[in-house]
Amino acid sequence: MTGTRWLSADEQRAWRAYLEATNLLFDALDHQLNQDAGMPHAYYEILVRLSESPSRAMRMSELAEQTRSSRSRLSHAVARLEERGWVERVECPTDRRGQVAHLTETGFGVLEEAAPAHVEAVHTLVVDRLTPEQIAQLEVIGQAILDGLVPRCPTDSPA
Amino acid sequence: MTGTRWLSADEQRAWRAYLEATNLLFDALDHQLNQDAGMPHAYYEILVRLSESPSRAMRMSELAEQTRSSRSRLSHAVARLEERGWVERVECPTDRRGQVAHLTETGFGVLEEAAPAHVEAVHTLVVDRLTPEQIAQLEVIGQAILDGLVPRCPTDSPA
DNA sequence: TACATATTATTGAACGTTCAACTAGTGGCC
DNA sequence: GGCCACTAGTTGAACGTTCAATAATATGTA
Repeated sequence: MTGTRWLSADEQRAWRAYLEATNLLFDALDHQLNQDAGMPHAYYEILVRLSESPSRAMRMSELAEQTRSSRSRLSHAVARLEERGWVERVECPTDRRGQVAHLTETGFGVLEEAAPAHVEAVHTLVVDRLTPEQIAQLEVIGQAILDGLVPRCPTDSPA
Repeated sequence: MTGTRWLSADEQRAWRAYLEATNLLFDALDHQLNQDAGMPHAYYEILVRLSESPSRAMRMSELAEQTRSSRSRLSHAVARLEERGWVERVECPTDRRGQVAHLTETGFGVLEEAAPAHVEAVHTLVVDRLTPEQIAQLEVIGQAILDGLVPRCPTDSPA
């Protein structure tokens, strides 16, 4: 089995730069959110998705898909968010197996308070450091990688 | 302070594509490594760094820096790796506070077995999906973000 | 109807990371 | 020497995620 396709020098440099930068960046953002809002980034994303729904509510399965997280993870996360009073779970009227996660007024307030500092962090750590061309490139690259990972959803809301 | 700098539509699309793609990608790579080699990506990186050192050994602090991980995290990780017999810790001869992590023969063998599948995954999920230009762009972008995160002066803490 | 199968969501244990102490050794300084 | 600040590394508790197992309901099919 001599057929391993190793990375070229260029590829390895790029891969490591991407890996390192992203690890540090995500750590920094997680840290910022934890300090300023007392929640990890994954929880922030849950609140964001809920807030963007017209009813500020969503089926657990739908929410799991949108946040690209496993059902188990979402269950645990929503349980924590419910303890804090930021989210409520109610039974789904059309499917008795289902649950609907609903962003509370408190939860919405927390998100409104957390958002500015977080967006500012994304700005200074990412947007401000790249040219508009590089930002466009990042989107294309991200989409290309995404296409290799997500088995082609027909109506994927771009958000 | 009234003026939150929100993201433009372009910026938001790019940021979300990058975020989603990276989250899914890292999950996929972690999963692959766990399945095939029984270790998370962070442990793989520790083994890689050690293997690249001429003596296959490194001071804990140096290893923490290279893997961009906290000392605590590295301590825990190396403790687990030691339990498996992949790494050994020996006292540092020049500094009695210090410890030197040393990759064992077993650990090197595990890495040699794990590497091909992992590199292949990086290839199919990233390299194969991007043009050479995009790979070059990714390196430049990664470096730009990295430069904003890695403090150049030791006494530099950008809250 | 009855049955098998698929889907929805949760649970608890195991694992890795974070955070805040903490121990122990180093180095500078008077 | 004695003191003080700094550095190296570890520890345990708390937290979030993963994994496998589970209960409850829905759906398709004979």
